[in-house]
Amino acid sequence: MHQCATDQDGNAYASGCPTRQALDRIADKWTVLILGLLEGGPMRFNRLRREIEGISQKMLSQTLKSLERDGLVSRKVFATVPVTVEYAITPLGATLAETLVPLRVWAETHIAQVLESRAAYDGDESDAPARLDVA
Amino acid sequence: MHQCATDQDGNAYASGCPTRQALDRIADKWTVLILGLLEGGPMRFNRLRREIEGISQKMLSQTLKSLERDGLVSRKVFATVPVTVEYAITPLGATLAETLVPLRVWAETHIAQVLESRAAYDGDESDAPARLDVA
DNA sequence: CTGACTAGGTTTCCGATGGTGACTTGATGC
DNA sequence: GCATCAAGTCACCATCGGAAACCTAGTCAG
Repeated sequence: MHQCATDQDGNAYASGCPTRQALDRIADKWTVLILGLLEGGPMRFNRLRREIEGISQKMLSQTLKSLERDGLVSRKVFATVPVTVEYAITPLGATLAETLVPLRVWAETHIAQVLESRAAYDGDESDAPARLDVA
Repeated sequence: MHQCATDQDGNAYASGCPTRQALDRIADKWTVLILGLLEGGPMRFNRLRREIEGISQKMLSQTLKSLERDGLVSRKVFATVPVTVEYAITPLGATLAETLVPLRVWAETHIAQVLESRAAYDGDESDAPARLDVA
């Protein structure tokens, strides 16, 4: 489906594959949300913290650090009275953020179906074994 | 940027927001890879295990179970000699898998830049403090 | 001078998550 | 009788993520 440069056996699902590395990079609870926010313009630490309900300081700081390391966001320190730090999305980060938009759209439009399916699955459990043999 | 039906304060980043739930659902190392494989047709347990280098039996079984629960993949048991189980993507799952394609494309085309940035960041550390004051 | 407050973190502790490898079940070939 | 295969489960351990306390530096109120 998608070839990897480092593929020896033609398998794009090799653990060392760059695609896998990139996927692992963004496959966490917070990266997508942070990039989504920064898409709308630069933001400061505590502002991000307030916007993203439920994130801990540790995870915000940690995630921002790794995003900076990977060149997806930039960090600017202003020597104001209490020091001010501003985070902004980089051009590279912006290209990623764009690809995540369909994902958010999908989430918005299909979550109902997922929740429905989940409820049905949990409700059945004993009386209607949906996962039955076929022969 | 994207409104939530359950939003009290207009903040799409509320922790109870359906978008957040959906995002959390797919934000793990394996979901995207499994859906990507099943997009190409149904597959059996051990086949998936072999294709996805590095996944443990436990995580494959666990992830498939939660994908089935959410109606994104279906599970069919054939009462063959050693019992055979086939997993296939559902129409709903297919709509999600489609939105993930740009993500894989991004990974393939931009991973080099990310790796480069990461190397630069790690290399500097002491002698070139890129994260400096501005005024 | 002391204490409090601010922004932006870091540290510590603890429970949840994920990986490893052994074990299971039921039929089949050697 | 013994090993094998498919599709898991289980027990054990290491790491991850969250909560809350602490830190630093500067400034202000009393």
